[in-house]
Amino acid sequence: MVTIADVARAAGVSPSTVSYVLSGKRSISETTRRRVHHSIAQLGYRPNAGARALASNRTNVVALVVPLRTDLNVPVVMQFVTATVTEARSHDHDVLLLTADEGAEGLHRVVASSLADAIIVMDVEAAEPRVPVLRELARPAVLIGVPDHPYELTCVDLDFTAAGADCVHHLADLGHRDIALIGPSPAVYQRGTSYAGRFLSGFRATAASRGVEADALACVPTYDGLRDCLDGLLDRRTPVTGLVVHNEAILGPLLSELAKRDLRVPRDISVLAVCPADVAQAQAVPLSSVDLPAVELGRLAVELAMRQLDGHAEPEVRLLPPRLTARGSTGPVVA
Amino acid sequence: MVTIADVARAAGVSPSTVSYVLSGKRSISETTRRRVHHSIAQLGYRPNAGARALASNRTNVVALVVPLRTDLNVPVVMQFVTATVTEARSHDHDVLLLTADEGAEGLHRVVASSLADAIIVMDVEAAEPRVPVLRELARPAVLIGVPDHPYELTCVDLDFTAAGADCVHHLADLGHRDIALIGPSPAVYQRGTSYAGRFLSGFRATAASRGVEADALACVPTYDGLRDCLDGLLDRRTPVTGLVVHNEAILGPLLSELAKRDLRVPRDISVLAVCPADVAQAQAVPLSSVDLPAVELGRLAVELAMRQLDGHAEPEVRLLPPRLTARGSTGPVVA
DNA sequence: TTGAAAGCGATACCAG
DNA sequence: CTGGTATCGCTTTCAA
Repeated sequence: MVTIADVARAAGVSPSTVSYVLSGKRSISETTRRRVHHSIAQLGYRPNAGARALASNRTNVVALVVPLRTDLNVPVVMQFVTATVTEARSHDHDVLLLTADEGAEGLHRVVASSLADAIIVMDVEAAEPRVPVLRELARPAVLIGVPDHPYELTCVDLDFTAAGADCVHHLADLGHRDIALIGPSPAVYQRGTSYAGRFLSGFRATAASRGVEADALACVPTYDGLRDCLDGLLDRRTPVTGLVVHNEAILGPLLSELAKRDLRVPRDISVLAVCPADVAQAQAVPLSSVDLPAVELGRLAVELAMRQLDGHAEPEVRLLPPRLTARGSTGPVVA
Repeated sequence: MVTIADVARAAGVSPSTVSYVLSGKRSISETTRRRVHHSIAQLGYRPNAGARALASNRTNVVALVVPLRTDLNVPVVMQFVTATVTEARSHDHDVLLLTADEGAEGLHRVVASSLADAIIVMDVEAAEPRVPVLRELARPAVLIGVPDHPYELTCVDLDFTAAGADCVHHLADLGHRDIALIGPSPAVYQRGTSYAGRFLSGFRATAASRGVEADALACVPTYDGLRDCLDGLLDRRTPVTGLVVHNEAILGPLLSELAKRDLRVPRDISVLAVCPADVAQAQAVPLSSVDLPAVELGRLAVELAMRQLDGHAEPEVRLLPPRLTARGSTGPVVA
């Protein structure tokens, strides 16, 4: 193994000089800098991460806590994860992956054993039990999602309340007076998942203010669950004319089922999804949608964590404004 | 921060004794062991990972390299990742996540800077460029997938050749003489992804030996791509009576499309999938399938890596035997 | 069965 | 602008 001493010897300087060349924490003459870099390249030197962490109290690692749940949208989670890794690497950091089943204990472990400098937590609940723990730990932390009481923690998320509102406005503007939200699985609501509740409240409030009749259903992501939802919404005196779907897993089944019932989109019924743009694009009927910016959220989470590591960053709740793109699955009500 | 010295002082022993209590590398009297454990609990001591790594040359971290590709099946990747983390934790290890875009350089980096003790690589290609690098690195490594030349590296995967064979046998046994494989995206074949080619060859060889007419198509995972495939397979003098689908993303669309063409499954056409059991189960028609044991593979990959770390484990290529479960989407040919 | 102390390979302070 | 060196917290030999 090549050590900093080897490099120093080869370059004819002291180890500390090599260290400073690498860290840039003090000025180095151009000539020595060159010599040092040359020796580093020559020898293929890489600083030992453990030694560096021990001496500097910095691991250059961020911990990322991912949910294990299968009722979440997996591709979205994966997009988020890869975006996080990519962004972390661009800040010269690595990512340590934790699963949520380790709970608060896992957070303790990572911090107490100095495995990571900062923590990013996905799948935040409204009454998030990890919030107090994260506060105690006093490490840079970023939550994806907004708990009811974020205290001094930094959070990033899509502005789901605004997204819910935008969806209603979009349909109301097209003349719809009877719409419905097909939301995530009941389990998601039951555990108080942050985004689900916020979307719902934006949806409800705006429906009220626009005078639109709006139903809201949780939908088990299976064919049977979907059929139950649709039965309730369509087999009645005034069937809904617009659907807002906040449940990625059933977009495909929904479109088949509508086709099976001879309902044309958007002529007979409008469909507006909340999902990543590429998913909306790839459906049998390209769907109008509010984009779920998983990649941008991952990027931003890391960036905010880095800012905290670089010193003074005020805790903040950063909500990305929703972007609604019409792709032809939503249209005016046909009388 | 609580250090080993603090614990030693509290327990009235030397630091080395604490270390040995923790590692179990020499015998300790029951009384001191108890005292030490008590102090550890009392003080909430956690060994510093960096210091430990520096002193022991062991990080207790395994690196996991995941693909960034979107043409792969994302839920399967995610299942694999979480299984890996879970199993690693049960061996007292953590997981450092790398993306494949760092390439061979990323592997070098992780090893040279002592960030991980072992490496697990997903999405292996037939002519895997990382194989020579992994050999040079001389660290425990496990490939998920089998390259053409694994040399001395350990590999785990489903036995896709056998899986391809089993699929043909299953349909042939039911009397099908005209079948087709709807495979992954052309891009997957083009880059020589290990599993795709192996499945195909098992499929072809068995079709030949059973005297079954067998087409094989790569399918772009979109509605248009799927329609193209189906057009070719169904609009001909002898339409296929059985489909083997090795492309998870189009299972849903396929079933809708068949319904649209008034083909009943399995009466008019049999459908046999290669995908995780839960995915097969969740389709509009529960699908007969060969299970893709992502969780078991993740678990096994870690186990084999740990074995290598524990000393002498011969390199091996471990192929899990396929398990075909009939769920009613495959049936006898109706004359 | 236990202790003392020499490293492990960096960083960063104190000097010059 | 550069060097010397104490230090980080733990493991592991060497000794008892």
